[in-house]
Amino acid sequence: MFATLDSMSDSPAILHADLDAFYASVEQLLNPSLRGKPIAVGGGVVLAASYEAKAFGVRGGMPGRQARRLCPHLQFVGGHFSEYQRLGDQVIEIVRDFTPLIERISIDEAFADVSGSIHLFGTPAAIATRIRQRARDEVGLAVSVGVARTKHLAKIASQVAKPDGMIVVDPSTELDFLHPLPVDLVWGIGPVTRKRLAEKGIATIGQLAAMPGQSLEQLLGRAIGTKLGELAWNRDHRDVETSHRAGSVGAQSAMGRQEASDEVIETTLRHLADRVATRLRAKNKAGRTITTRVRFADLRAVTRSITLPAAVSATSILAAIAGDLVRTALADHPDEAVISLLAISVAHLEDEPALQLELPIELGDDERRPGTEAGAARWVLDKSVDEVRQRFGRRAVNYASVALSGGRSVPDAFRELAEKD
DNA sequence: TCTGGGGTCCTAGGACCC
DNA sequence: TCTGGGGTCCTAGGACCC
Repeated sequence: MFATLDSMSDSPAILHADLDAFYASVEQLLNPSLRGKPIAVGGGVVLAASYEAKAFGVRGGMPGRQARRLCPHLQFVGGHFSEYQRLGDQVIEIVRDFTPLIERISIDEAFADVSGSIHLFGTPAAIATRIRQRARDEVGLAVSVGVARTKHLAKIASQVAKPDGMIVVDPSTELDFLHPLPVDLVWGIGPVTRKRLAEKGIATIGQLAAMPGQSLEQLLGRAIGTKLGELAWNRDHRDVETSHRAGSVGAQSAMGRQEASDEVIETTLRHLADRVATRLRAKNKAGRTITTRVRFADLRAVTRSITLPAAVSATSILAAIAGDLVRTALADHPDEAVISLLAISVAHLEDEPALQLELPIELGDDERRPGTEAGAARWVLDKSVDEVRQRFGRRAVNYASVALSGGRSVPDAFRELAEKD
């Protein structure tokens, strides 16, 4: 309805491709008996819901119990996680047949700049149509596509086009398209901001655009206010970025409700430090800022962080520092005896030199002092463990205390999927 | 019978340097 | 002795995205 293709030719053409209800659609693809039925991937929490389930109000991130209440016939299925990666990659490769300028933002979503592809493949609308058709024919999945002059508009268009649709926003009708839409389609407006705007009587992007920039900044802060103002006025100048370097690497573990005992903390941190440090070493990275997060029984969370003079990537050193930080956080909250989550994140990443010399820090024993022989030995041990795991699988070697006993609600396979770059 | 796991970016105060 | 301002880094918290 917004497609008048002629005026598109001189403008940049950005395409946003987004697979519909991705995990759930893959499950229905793999198992035809699930097609047309309300299903959810996950268990304790809904990772993805089919459109049939969404019709009942089931949403991603929702507790499984609530989802079942909304949709009594909801069928929970375990995830075929390696298939998600494979099929997601396959669709991206189809897009890549039309342009190398691709910015993949998640397993099931990517921007593509097709401005330079028009003389080869036809109008952006024609390209989008072929991508959708090929994804359907060759992979068996529905992908919704938005096409516009900017990333922001292309992304909004693909959301509006769902399910299994496509919208091309002609440059001459951009504001007509944008302004009647609800504010939460704007990238960066979540539940909190939506509510704050609603209290001011602002529900549509047009109303947002009509708001004086000053009061917008007053309401939401300088950067957010400015950014949202620009997006509402359709002034988005971001390019498609084909490479992204990671700014941080982290891992977390939700643990239900557990007493904050030394044993629980040490075991969990050891496990998390192992995951994070292994991934850092695989990227040949090390990081200077270590952040831990402790969530209490009532889901309030606190963080403690430290920035070191040199970057670390050895498992035992990371675990030791994280332990100190978590103990600091707990000491600051002496009334909290029960915790529900621990997390470790490493930022300020640097390329790791071939031979690692980690910093000497003020810690008790030699093993925790990376500048020492013992510290170097730990790092060498870590590297050899990495190599054995590479050859024989993740389970081949475990640090003695790493094996966690309690059942976790999300399969390890999903974690490994989330770790993929 | 309360919510998983991976991230990014922004804000604000304080320390510190020039 | 008193008075100023700018820039950068660090830490803690929070909103948001997929």
